Amino acid sequence: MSSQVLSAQVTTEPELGAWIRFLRAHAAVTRELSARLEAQHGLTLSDFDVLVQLYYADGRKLRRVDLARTVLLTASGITRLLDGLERAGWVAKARCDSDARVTYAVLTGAGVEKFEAAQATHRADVEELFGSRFSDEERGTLAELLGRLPLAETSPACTGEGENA
Amino acid sequence: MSSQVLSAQVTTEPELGAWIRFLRAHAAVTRELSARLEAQHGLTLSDFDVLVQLYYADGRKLRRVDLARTVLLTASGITRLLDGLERAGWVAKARCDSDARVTYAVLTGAGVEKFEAAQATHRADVEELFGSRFSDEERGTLAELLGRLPLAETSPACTGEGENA
DNA sequence: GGTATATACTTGCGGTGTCAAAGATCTTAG
DNA sequence: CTAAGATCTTTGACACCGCAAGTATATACC
Repeated sequence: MSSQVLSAQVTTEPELGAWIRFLRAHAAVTRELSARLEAQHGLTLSDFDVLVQLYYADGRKLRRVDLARTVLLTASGITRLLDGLERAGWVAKARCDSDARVTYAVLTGAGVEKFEAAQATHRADVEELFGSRFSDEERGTLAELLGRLPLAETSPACTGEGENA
Repeated sequence: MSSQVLSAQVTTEPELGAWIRFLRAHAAVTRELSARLEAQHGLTLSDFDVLVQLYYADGRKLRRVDLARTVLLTASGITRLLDGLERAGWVAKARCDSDARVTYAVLTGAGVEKFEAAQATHRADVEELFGSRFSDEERGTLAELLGRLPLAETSPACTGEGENA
């Protein structure tokens, strides 16, 4: 192959350097990663993200609002995403006795299997395209630095606890 | 345990920690940033990205393929994006004498003005939401670490020179 | 020249995600 | 109780972008 590519031309601007790299890195890595996830398991990155959250959630269910907030999608985004997972039979709806407005998203048995099947290869892919580029220490640094970025401004209301029935 | 907001619940998994943070940070920052860019200048992040590249390019023009590679969009993505910029009068097409297949994207006078107008506020926004979170040194570290990620696998072909009229 | 292959660009189609608006339910104040 | 407002969810309209396929041009080899 030829030496360097034009793609390396991130040097347009000094101040935005890190930001541009951030954008490009995200575009490149997620493109490849989601292509693999789609090909191997028929899942979107967001789909997977939602499955992870549900899998590790208490009772394997979560309110849709909370899901939206942690995965950083809008409410309508979550509705449509879950639509797909529900059609596939991996997630089901559950009503909440104490509050008729809320609907839970519950991981079904099939959903658990699906996640466990997808998990391994996806984890390996992330490791290959992302993690393996860094030492453990660097990984920590990266996580710490990225963790400083604002996650969401939306009024937290900071409740945190929604008790179920 | 409710103290922290749910949004902070990135701790689902140890190994994917950095990756998840990366995803979330990107989603949150770009969402806010593109909202502002849209509100203030009617531009997309990708639009702006393209304008930057053209602005600093030699002769303020670039082949569409090259543009696609540096901005990390597919060929069709670039076509549609430039469609918009052309309709707005900020970018124009230019033919290439030496190769009839290629079309250049050229920044027009209006495009230059548009970019210079947008640049200031956008740069400030990036600084506020991204840059200001880090010291100069950290910014460098971040840029270096992110720079290790694969940008694109697509065959380079590495031509680089297309002469104009 | 003629044919095959690679490259540049466009177009149709579909998926994903946002915003704005609407519907349903809960909460609070008078 | 009732009205006002907040919260949870869904739906419609729309933007963005990738993939696959198609067209046009260029290059290489016979």
